[in-house]
Amino acid sequence: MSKRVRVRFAPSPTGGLHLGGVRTVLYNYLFAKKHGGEFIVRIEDTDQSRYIPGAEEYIFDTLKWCGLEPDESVQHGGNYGPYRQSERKESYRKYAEQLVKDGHAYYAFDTPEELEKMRHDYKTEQNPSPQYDHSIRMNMRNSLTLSPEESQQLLAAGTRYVIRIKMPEHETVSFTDMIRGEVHFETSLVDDKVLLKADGMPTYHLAVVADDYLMKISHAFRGEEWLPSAPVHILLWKYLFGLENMPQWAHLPLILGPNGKLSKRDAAKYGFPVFAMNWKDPNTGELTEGFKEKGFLPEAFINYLALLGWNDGTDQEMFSKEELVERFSMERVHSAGAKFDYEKAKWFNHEWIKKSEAGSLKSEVRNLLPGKGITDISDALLGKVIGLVKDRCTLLTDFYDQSWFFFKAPETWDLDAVKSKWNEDKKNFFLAYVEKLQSLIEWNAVALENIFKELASEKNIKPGELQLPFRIMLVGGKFGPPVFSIAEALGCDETTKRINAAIKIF
RNA sequence: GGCCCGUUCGUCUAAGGGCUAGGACACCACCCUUUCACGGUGGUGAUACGAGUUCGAAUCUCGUACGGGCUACCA
Repeated sequence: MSKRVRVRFAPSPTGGLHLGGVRTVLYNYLFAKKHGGEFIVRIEDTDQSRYIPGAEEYIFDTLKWCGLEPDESVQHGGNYGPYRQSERKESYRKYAEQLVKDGHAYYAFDTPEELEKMRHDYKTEQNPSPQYDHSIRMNMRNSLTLSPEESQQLLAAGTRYVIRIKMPEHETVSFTDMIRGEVHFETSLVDDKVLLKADGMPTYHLAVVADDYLMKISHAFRGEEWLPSAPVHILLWKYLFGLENMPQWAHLPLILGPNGKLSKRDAAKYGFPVFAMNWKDPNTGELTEGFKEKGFLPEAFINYLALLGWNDGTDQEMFSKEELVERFSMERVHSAGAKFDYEKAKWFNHEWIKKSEAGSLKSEVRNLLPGKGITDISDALLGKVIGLVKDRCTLLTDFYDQSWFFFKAPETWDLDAVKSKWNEDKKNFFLAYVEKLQSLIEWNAVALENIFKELASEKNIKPGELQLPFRIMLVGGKFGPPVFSIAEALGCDETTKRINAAIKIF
C-alpha cells in the first residue's frame, strides 16, 4: 500500500551550499535511510543565466564531506535520470502544452517591457506589487485575450512567449503538510506563474512537479520559503498526474541568522560561516568561508544542524549519524524557525573533538601543520600530542595554538611568573634534575614526576613551587597540558635542552 | 499593501488540560587543578498580550501584537 520512500534534494548550482540547504539534505537523508528508501540529488539548473561553473561539483564535494551521499544523482547514477534538469528540457514542453490544451494554462506574449509597464501602471499604495493574475490577465497580451487566429499567427511567426498557469478564480486549494497540518490557499490570490520560459526551459514550478512524478518521489521536503507557491504545485499535480500520486509535502522551518533569513552577503557580519565549505566565486574571485575550513568536524556540524528544528523528545543532544537515522521522525520536526547559534555550534564541535579518538583526528590535524611551518612530525608524537590537547580545542584550527610547543622550543618566556621567586636553590634543583634525567630508565610522565618530587623533598623545596618554573622552561608560559606529560612527549634530549636554556635566562 | 507560516529562559528546545514549567548553550559563583582547560556543584533567566472553553490551560478556540517568509521568464 505505502509507496517506496524516495526523497530528493534539488539544489540549483549557483554557489555555496548554506546551512539551511545542508539541513534539508540531512532531513532528506535521515528520512530515506530510516525508511529504507532512496535519497536522490537532482540538479535544478533550469536558469541558464545563473550558471556558475564548479557549483555542481561543490555540492557533491560538500555532501561527501558531510557523509550524506546520495543513492542516485548525476555522479552516482540511477534508473531515473537524467538527474540534471537542463538535460530533461524536452520533456517539460509537452506537459506545458498539455495544460494549455486542457485550458489550465495559456500562451503569454508580453515582453519584459510590457510586464514592467503593467507593474508600474497597476502599482498603488494599496497594491505595491501587482501580480499577473486573474484580475489583470485579461488586460495583457496572451492567448486568452487574443483570438485563436492571432495567437496562432504569433506562434507561427516565432514570437517569444511563455506558458503561464491559469489560476482558477474561486477555489480553495488545500493540502496536508507533514509539519504544519492542513494549509489552505485561495486560488484567486495566487498569480499566474510562468511554467515554461521563453527559452523553452521550465521554471521551477513545472520542473519540480514533472520531475517528482517522473522520479517517483514519495515525500518532498523543502524550505518554508516555498510554501506560498505550493498551491501552484498542488494544482499542477491535480491537472497532470493526479493528486493521489502526489508526494507528501513537508515545508521545513527556516534557519535564521541574527536578523532574519541567512544570507551569504551578511556572513562576514555574523562572525560565523554560512556555507558548509569554502566557496570561491569563479566570477568575482570572492571567497566565502565554510565550516569545514573553520575547523568543524562533519559529525559535529551535522549533529547541531539536526537539532535545529528537531529533537527526539529526550534530553540527548549528542547523536552520531547512525543514531540520527534511528531516531529521526518528521513528526518531531518543529514548525517555527530557528536562529543559528554559533556558540552552541562550537560547543558541539568541542564535544565531538573530545569524544574522538586521537588517532582519528590525526590526518585532519596533520593537514593544518605545514601552514604553520611545522613538518616532519612522527605519527606517534602527533597522536600523543592530540591526546594531550584535544580537550582544550573547540575548533580543529585550535590545535596549533594548543600544541606548537611540542614541535618547537619557546623563544620567549613569561619571566614575570618566575623571576620574583627564582633563586639559587631552585637553579640547583633543576641542574640536579637534569642530571637525574640522563640516567632515567623509563621515560614517562609518572617517573618524571616521581623523581621530581623526590629531589624536591631532598632539597627541601615544595614541589609546587618548582612546577610552574618547570612549565615555563618547557613551553614559555602558563599554559598547556600537565607539565610532566609535556616532558614525556618532548623526550629526554629536548627537555634537558629547554631546561638548560631557560636556566641561563631566569 | 496582500497572502502564508510562526510565537516557552538571550539562544536551541521539553512538557500534546492536572506537579515548584524540565534540559542544553551562553553567563555568574563555588569546588577540583600551584598553568590553562576538562570535570563537578549551584545560581540568574521563559509560556507575547487579552478574552473564552474548563473544576483546572504553556497546552483547545478567537482576537490583538510582534516576528519571519513569499509577492521574477531565480530557485
